[in-house]
Parts: sequence; C-alpha cells; structure tokens
Amino acid sequence: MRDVARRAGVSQPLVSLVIAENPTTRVADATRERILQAARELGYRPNVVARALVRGRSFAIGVIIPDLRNPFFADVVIGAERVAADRGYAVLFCDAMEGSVERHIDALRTRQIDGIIIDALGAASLADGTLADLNVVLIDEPSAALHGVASDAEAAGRLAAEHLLGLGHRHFGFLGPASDVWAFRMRERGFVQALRRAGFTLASSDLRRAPPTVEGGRAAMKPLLRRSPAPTALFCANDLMAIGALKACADAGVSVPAAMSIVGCDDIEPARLLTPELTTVAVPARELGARAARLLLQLLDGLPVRPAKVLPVQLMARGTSGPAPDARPAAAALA
Amino acid sequence: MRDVARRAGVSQPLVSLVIAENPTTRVADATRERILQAARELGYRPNVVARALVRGRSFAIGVIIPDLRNPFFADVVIGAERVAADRGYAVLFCDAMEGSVERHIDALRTRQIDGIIIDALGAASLADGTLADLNVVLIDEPSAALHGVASDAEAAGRLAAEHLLGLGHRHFGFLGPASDVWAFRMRERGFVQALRRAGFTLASSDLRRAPPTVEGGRAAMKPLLRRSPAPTALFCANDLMAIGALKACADAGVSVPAAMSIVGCDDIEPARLLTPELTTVAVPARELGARAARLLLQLLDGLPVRPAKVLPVQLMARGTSGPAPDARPAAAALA
DNA sequence: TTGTAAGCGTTATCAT
DNA sequence: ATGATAACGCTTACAA
Repeated sequence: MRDVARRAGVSQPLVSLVIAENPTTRVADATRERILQAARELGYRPNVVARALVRGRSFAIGVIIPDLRNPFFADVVIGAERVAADRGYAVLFCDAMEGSVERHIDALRTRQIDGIIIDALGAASLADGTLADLNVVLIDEPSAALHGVASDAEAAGRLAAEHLLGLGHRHFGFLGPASDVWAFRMRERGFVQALRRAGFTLASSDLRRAPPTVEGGRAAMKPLLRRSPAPTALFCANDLMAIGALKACADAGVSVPAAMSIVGCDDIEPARLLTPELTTVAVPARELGARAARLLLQLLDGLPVRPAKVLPVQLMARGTSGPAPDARPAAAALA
Repeated sequence: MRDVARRAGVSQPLVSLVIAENPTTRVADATRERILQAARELGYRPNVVARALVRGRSFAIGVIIPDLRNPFFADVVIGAERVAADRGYAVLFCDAMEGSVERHIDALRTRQIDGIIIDALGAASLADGTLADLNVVLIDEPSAALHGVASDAEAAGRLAAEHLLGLGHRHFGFLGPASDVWAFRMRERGFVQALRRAGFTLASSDLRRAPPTVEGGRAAMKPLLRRSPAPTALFCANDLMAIGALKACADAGVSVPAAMSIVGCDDIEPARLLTPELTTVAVPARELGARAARLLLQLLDGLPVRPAKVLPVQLMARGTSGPAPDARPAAAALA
C-alpha cells in the first residue's frame, strides 16, 4: 500500500480510503483514478489479515457440521459457502466427526472468526460459555437465545405418517438416533403424534435407536424384521438410515414395498439412485445453508434480523412405499 | 497479552515467548509458571490474526475442489481437514462449482493463506501466475513444477479393462468427461490401452463424453444403448457416471449385469447402496486428502519432502459386472 | 480533499 | 533471563 501511495504521489492512508471503498469519505476523482491506476500497475492486493487485525473482524465464518460424508451436510456447506464467498467471506470448514465441537469452536475463536454456523450438533448441550460473545446461527436447532434457521422437522414426520396411513398401514416402525439433535427429535415426534391422532401407537420395541448412518439403519432394522407381527411401514430419521433399512430388507429377503414400506428424510441424492427409489421427505439443505449464511452476515453487519421463517419440507412419494400388505383390496387398488 | 504481563509482573514480549513455546529461548521456570498461571486466570487466548500479521503466515490452508456433492471430494476434504485441524491449521473450504478457481485462489491469497490443496481442477490450465509464489499441493494432477499426491489412475483403467476382459467381454464402451483433468484422462488411457494390448479397440462412438455426474452418465449412456452391436461392457470415469449409466440401463430395460456390465471408479459410498452393488475401482479419497495436507504442512515447515508415492487403487468386483452375454457357456457357468 | 499520527496484538531483534 | 523497541499492513481519528 505504501508503494501504491508512493507511485500515485499520495499518502498511504489515502490509498486505504480509496481501496476500502469507504462511502463516507470523499476523495477527488482524479486522485482516486491515479491511486487505482497505481494499484493496478503494481498488482496490489489488500492484506485481509492486517485489515482483520485493525478492524477486529476477520471476514471469515466457521461452518461446523457433524459429518461431511452425509450428502445432506455437504449441501448445507455448499449453500453457505456460495453466499459467503459472494460477499467476500471465507468459510472455515470444521467436520466435528470426532465429537470435537468445543475444540473446533475454540480454534475458530482464536482466529477472530466473525461468526459460526452450526448444524445438527445439539448446540444446547455445549458446555456453558462455549458460545459466549460469538455470533452464531444454528441450523435446525431452534433456540431462545441464539439465531437460527430451521426446516419444518415436525411436518416431516407428520407427512411421513400421513403418507403411510394413507396407504393403509397399521403397524409402524421408527428408526432414529439417540442423540439430542432437535431435527431428529422433532421428526420422530411429528411421526409419533400423527400416528397417535390416527389412533395408532408405536410400541417402544418398534422404535429403534442407532447412529444416523447407513450401517446404523441396517443394524437397527434387523431386530425389527424379526418382530411379530413385524411393522409394515417404517419411517427413518434420515435417508442414510432408510437406505440401511432397505439394505437390511434386501438381506432378509423382505420385499420393498410389497412387504415393507420405507420412508426416509432429507432427500439426498443417493435416495433417487436406489432401486426402488426411496420415498422420502425433502429438506432444502442447500437453502438452509444459504439462509444461515445470509442471516449470519446480516448479524455481522449489525442489520436488524427478523426471525427466520421455517422452511417447508415436502413428501417425495417414490418407490419404497406402497399399500399395506394386509390392506383391503380396495385400498390396494387405489394405490 | 499486556494484561497477562501486568498480572505476572513481567514485560509483554516475555509473555509472548512463553506462550509461543518457542524452544530456542530459555525462560526461568518460575517466571514461566507465573505467566502461564496469569494467562489461565485471565482466560487469555492468543490472537492468531496478529500472529499471522507479524509472521507473515496465517496457519490456514485452502482446499479447492470441483464439487462437494461428489462424495469422493467430500472424503478428500475430510481427510485434509483432520490432518490440518490436528496440527492447528484451519481449512478454508472453496467449492469451485462455478468454475471460479481463479477467484477463489485470489481470495485465499488475500488472506495470506499458507498453502493450497487443489483437487481435480486441471491446475495446468490455470492462467499463468495464478499459482505463483504459492505453496500448492495438487491431488491427482502430477506436475513437474508443483508438488502433489496422486492415485494410480492408469491402473484404475487397466484393472477395469482386465476385469471385463476376464469376464469374456469383447465389445466395450467408455463414459468420461471432456475435461483435461489428469485423473480422468489417465483412467481412460489405462482402460483403452489395456484393451488394445488384448487386441480390442474402442470405436470412437463407443467412447462418450459428458459431465462427470449422474445426469451426465445417464445422458451419455442412452445413445450407447442404441448402438448395434451395443457394447456389453462399460467403464466410467467415475462412480457418479456409472450410476447414471446404470439408471439409463434400468430405464431402457437393459438388465445389469446380464446384458451389460458396468464398472465405475472411486468407490464412493452410494456405490455399495445400489442394487446391484456397483463394481468399481476403489480410490483412497480420504487418504489422498490426508497425504496432501501432510505434504503441504511439511512444505510449510520447510522440511524436505520426498516425492509422494502413487497410491494404489483396487478393483471391487461387485454386482454390476458379470460374464459377457455371448461368452462361452463355460465362462458363464464359472461366474 | 489530503496528510499525520496512533494503534490493532503479535513476534523478533537487540541490549541489558 | 528479561525488557525496550521496532516492525507487520492496515484503518481511523484528527489536523491541515
């Protein structure tokens, strides 16, 4: 910057004024041109680190997710990154796979990060003060104290239930993780409550806990298939588990959807690649990420933020759900 | 830091010495203890930004990949992030989906990034000087000028060819992108050359170009199915395309592997979720990312780096490949 | 409209 | 072993 100043024959701070495009200060057009010209000639690039030091802001945000291998989170990250990059913010990516959320937050703090997006990590259960003085936007984890964006997780469960009820099913199962992640809990609740309203209850042994992964779903599904009467309709807390359940059915020779209907949640790409294609509830992952980023940047700019609206979810009826095997012929014919 | 110094009754630079754990300087044990104690009491956290400014290093690396939606790249990122986080480095994530590599590199430069990992982006074709004075590690893009780690892409193609030849196939197809990404080109070359050595050539119309995505594979496969004689064996530049090809076969009523054998490349998770499971060549994505990060950090530490060895790939014979339909009965029986 | 001076939180180089 | 002092590249009053 000093070199640019010298070349343009002005003082260094004046260059700063021009480069920073600070709208409040007025610089003579001729001077501005001269400075920009010099900067161009010298190939000058502002040093964001120095800027961060003096402004106390790093123009970087952190994104913490549980597991990038889940395409859902990959989409969240993509959505956030696009928005951030557009606005000149860098995205520090943190995969908390090893349950190292606190450590990651610590590291981000140290880097004077301007804000953090946290998805599906049970932020409520973080050690007290972990998030203190931090600009945080939670995804799918409504909180009284913190900002956030969320999908309509309860509706996801309800839609799944209504879909399966409509197909004539009367014996249901649910697969979900034991975690305290809001979205998972709400999906479960929406499912269970919609069933209850329709007069069905879920025996606790028809509700199985396992990690929200393909392997988890597969393992949890096995005992369910041995129950008698076995459920004929299954809702899973996410698509990965649903895919695992589908695998378990294939292993056990249970045909889907003839003998077992399966509904997932998220609508990740692999859901459409299976045969049959997975019936699921679409959750707008990319949009969640993008909105979270926009909200966070608004916060950083000190702009007033209106509470984000809940993003709708949508049932995608595909190949893994069909009429209940014991449904009246009429119902079967309808489907 | 000043506060810590005051509390410990020492000068501020001395605190710096202790905090930075600089091994070359010796500080009295008592003083050190006093300083660490004061730091703890005050909840002092070093400011990485300030450190970056004065040291000219940001302790952050950039990771640029073409598309996080491809689980292969998600794995690369995970591998790199783990290593980086372990060593106190932050990972600035850049998804170059829109072909904005240069812009991303620019942004990283501005942040005094210490180094960059670039995967599958045809770094060779970047504008001159884009990478100048930058510590770069290329993944799957061997270069005389730059460091890199790579998988044995040519072997991937060869293994696919040998597998299909062994199954008695005699009419082959290939699906790949038109890009100049090294790994894709080498996979193709390995495939074509192995076939040639066995006395088979690939008609140019049996070699189709499309984006390396599921949709790309699906679209490219369609015309191939209409050829007569249609190939009975197909190798795809990556799993996504192979999955698309599989879809196209399903759409067209071509049974896999009875009428068509398909081999992918990468071994991403969805490959094992399909029915039938995808035969593919496993490429160690996570390990590539991890090694790239380790190599980059070595570079940054000024350590001598030995040229990275090429990571082996492995054929995963699964359900989408089988004996050629016109193979001798004996061969069919063997399978 | 422009220049001067101070300072952001560190590290590094010297004396002491 | 410890302490002054000067950077690092930039922003931001305030003075001219």
